[in-house]
Amino acid sequence: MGRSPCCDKTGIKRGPWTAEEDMTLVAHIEQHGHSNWRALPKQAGLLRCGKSCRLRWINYLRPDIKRGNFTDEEEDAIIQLHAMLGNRWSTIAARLPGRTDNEIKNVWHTHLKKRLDSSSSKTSGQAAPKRKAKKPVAAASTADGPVSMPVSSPEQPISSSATDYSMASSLENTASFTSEEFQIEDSFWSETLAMTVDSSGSAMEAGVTPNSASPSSSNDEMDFWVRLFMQAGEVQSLSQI
DNA sequence: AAGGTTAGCAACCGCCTTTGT
DNA sequence: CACAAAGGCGGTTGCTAACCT
Repeated sequence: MGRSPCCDKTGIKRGPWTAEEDMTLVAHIEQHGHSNWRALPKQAGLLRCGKSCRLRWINYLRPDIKRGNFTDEEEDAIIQLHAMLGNRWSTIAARLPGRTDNEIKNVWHTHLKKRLDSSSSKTSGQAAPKRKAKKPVAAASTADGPVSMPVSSPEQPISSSATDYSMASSLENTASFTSEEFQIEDSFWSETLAMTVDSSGSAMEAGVTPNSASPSSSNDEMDFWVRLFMQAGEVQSLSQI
């Protein structure tokens, strides 16, 4: 079938987002939602492609994004989920609340892959990171100069005035997203990890189902396969990585 | 101190899937 | 049922900052 280009690229701005663009996008979505990404930039007065707006929102501006370094638990979860699911980043992301597929993908390619490589080739020590700390999360630095974001940062969780979301009071311990109708307790990680070695699937039955975290129906299917793998005992061997 | 190299991450691209007509 | 539009996903790229020599 014919495929129209994602958008007309003439007059479309590309590259890093400015703070003004971010604020415009956030304000528009807070007011009108994002029922139609392609129409959104025009409605909001943004010179951006609808896809770009969506990506920016999903990966950066969404109020329930958890930013900052990944914890060991999160990294372990990614490794195990990747062993089960492969490069299905969105599915993996659905099991890591507050993390985006893009972020997980980046972490995988920059940290975890190396970590696995080094641990498989040689178990001595870890892949020494060349950098000491992640650079502060700032939005793009553009011709407009570095911008300070009205959005999340590890030190300053989002307290956006988004009407549909309520951020967790503490990102370290608990994340609760009322609009998403789920809560993540401290036990999430232990359950997530235990899930991979416990074929009973009790974690899911306990209400920590990813389905409640994501409306995506594809998770149903994925859960099926995860369970199937677990029951087949494949996970046990994979988890020994 | 300067230049080169590497790592990290945001953003883009193109394809596939889903939904609407 | 066929087609088109829109959404979503994974791979890749390009820029920036940190590190090394």
